[in-house]
Amino acid sequence: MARDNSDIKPTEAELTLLNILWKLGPATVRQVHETVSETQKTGYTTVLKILQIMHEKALVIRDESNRAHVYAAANSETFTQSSLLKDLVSKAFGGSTSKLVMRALNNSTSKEEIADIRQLLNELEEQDQ
Amino acid sequence: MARDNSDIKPTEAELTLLNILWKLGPATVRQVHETVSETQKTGYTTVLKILQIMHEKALVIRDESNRAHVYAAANSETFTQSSLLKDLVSKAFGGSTSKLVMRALNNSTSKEEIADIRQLLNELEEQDQ
DNA sequence: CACGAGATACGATTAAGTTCGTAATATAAT
DNA sequence: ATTATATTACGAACTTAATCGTATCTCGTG
Repeated sequence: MARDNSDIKPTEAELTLLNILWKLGPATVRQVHETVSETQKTGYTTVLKILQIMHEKALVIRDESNRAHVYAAANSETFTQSSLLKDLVSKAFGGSTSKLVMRALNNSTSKEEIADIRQLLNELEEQDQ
Repeated sequence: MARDNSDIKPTEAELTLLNILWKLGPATVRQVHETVSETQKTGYTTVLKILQIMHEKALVIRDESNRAHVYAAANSETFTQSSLLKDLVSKAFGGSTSKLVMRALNNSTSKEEIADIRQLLNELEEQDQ
């Protein structure tokens, strides 16, 4: 079962950097390292190495036209979130998205969030028809 | 930041065995191996070893009173699902459960599932008051 | 043109996860 | 009791992930 470029699951460290790239947009290693350093202490070359590996895996794209390469996430945040959810649904919820949703709702949700979700349900049901 | 017995995240192979234990209830290595073999080919001692490691991590409990030890999941399926969801929410959804829920709903949900979820929302809102 | 700052590339190390072969042990059968 | 069988225990091999030190390269500035 070969995996195309889209279904590679980022590791934990990779996901950390992806979150930064989604926030910053295309960025140099230095920028990413500065941002990651706000919350954890990680060496510059560690960030560089992980970005290089992510490039090999096609998790990021890289603009090499300048001396300081510019990295950007290859897939959107939305797409990656969906991939991670599909993975979790299949591995821990027997393939049932609604089971996952219900478990998540039971965990913690404020009134406002419930309202937002109900709104989304309405929209989904309309589209469905 | 020490981690008590409850916040250990099972690995992929461990989660596979946990799913089996939740389905079977307390079971011997042989039983677990037979079940896992229905869908993948894995050596008996591999299953044994993973269960032993899970025992060290307190992911399973073990009854050694008989020669063939009997293993059982240490935490309920529900509890583990919640843990995994919290982990994903914090790592890929900026801590927002409702964002995760909405992303999941956009992925795939049938009419019946939408109805079930709406029902749950009603119950949650009532409890809240 | 030489030098130094800042960048990438490379390789080593450590830890965790996965797999399985072999040894040791305990139980059941002859 | 001896043998066969089923089980656990142990440890080696291989892989992936994460981290970082050092080497190398590039380019602007004196």
